[in-house]
Amino acid sequence: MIRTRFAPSPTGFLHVGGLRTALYAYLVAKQNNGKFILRVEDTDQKRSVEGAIPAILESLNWADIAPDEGVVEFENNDVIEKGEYGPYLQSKRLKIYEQHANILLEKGFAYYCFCTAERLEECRAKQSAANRPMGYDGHCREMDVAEIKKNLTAGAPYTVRLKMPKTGMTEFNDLIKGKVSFKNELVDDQVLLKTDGFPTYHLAVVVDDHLMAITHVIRGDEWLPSTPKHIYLYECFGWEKPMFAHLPLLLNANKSKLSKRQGDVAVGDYVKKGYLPEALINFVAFLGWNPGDDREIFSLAELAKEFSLEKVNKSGAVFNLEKLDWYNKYYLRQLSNEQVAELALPFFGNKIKDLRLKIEDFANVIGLEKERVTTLAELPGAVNFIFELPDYPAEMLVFKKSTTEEAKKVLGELLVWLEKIDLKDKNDLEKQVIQWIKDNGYTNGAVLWPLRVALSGQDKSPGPFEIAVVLDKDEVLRRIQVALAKV
RNA sequence: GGUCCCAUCGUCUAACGGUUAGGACGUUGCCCUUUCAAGGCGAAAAUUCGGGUUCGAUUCCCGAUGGGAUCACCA
Repeated sequence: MIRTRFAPSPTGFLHVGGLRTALYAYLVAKQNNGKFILRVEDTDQKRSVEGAIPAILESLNWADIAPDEGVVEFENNDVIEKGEYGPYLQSKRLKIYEQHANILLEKGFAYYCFCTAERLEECRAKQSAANRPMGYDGHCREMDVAEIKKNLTAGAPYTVRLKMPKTGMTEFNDLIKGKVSFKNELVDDQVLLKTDGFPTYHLAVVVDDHLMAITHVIRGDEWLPSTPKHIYLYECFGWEKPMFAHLPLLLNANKSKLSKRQGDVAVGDYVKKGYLPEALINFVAFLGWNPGDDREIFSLAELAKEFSLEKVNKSGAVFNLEKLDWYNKYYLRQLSNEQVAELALPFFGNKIKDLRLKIEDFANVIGLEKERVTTLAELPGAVNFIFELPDYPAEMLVFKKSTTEEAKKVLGELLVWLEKIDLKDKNDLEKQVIQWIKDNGYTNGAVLWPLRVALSGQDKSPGPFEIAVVLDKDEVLRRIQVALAKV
């Protein structure tokens, strides 16, 4: 059974890069009928941020890639865990890490290190100044048993370090990068257990991924250089290794690692801006992956069917908002007026309630602009002319090369005529207007320009029939009168 | 600086030795059209550079260059 996990540290909101990592892990699990697990890596108390766990969960839920197992919900200020392999919060697993560190110590794969932070600092400074490779100098690596005992009984603070072999190579086959190899002697003796008894990432991931029966470790590229440490750890414990897949990074326009400084990076930012989950997911999935043909539109289910890690690109991808906009417009157009209205409601604040507008009527209003905007957040502004006619200049009523006289004439005729007919059905109205144009000796629809502006007060807007049908008949006539007075 | 990874239009990418180097976003021209949007049809736009290997390299090898990641008792 395939088991994948997403393992964020609760240091803030879910990053779009994290969303993609989570998505890929989710897809790999789903397409094999496996499980997608959420584990929280909160082993650094200093960096933990309150509210981060619910925020991450909320983003995952919004994107419809909620975990099957692990930390699945957050209620009453506490996490709700689900699954056989818990706890899924690393801060609740301290004992487990300590036991495993001890195993390593006993077997001689790790050692106590009593070096102070200051000594390490100095050491690094010297290496840096001498332009030498940085890393632990092995000061405590071969300390004799008596001295270790002495330090321990004296209560000296210590860390536990991995005793990396000084010879050989560590090779592994990354599902995305292919064969990768490192010289062991260049791999640092990583701290596994900190002085406060908490594990570092390196010990915790390996122990947890094994104990939680994770089959595919899917994570960001930034972990590639520390993977040999993890591989070695698996070997020390005599455990079967999972498959590794290191995803290329998401980049800023200038190709640097995607950062907050250069735009929005939190999933929540895109929710607030009115992007649809289908759009963000589709977009982010295609940053580094494609089905191998020309198709661009993929639902979550379709992605789950066709996605494969082997086809993920090796190089980073620029997070290009224009393409996201295109996806969002596309998905917006696919939804019904009612669906968009429902999604757009929060962006209107109390306005719709205050106006006592019925939801069907609101949906009709939304229908006017849903295919013209790129995000939900633009809807209130786009649709505002329905609720209040903007103050527009009289010249706007005059179409291109025609004259004010002509505009006045058409509006006058239209006013008289519209009073007599029913303005309920758009298609019916359109038919009648076309007939009216012919009957009155006009040659084309351009004569309707003044009408459209009279109703919308805008240079660019939906067509006059669409607007007329949404507005009350009285309001239609009133707006024409206002325009007539202006011109 | 050490180590590792990467390199096709501006951007996301396809082409697993032989293609007029394909698609999408964006840009742009035209059509449709009452404006806008959508849609339709076009255009401009790329193999980082050198060496090999081969009858033939975007593709395989080497080197250079460039970019990125990482070198914490952070993840």
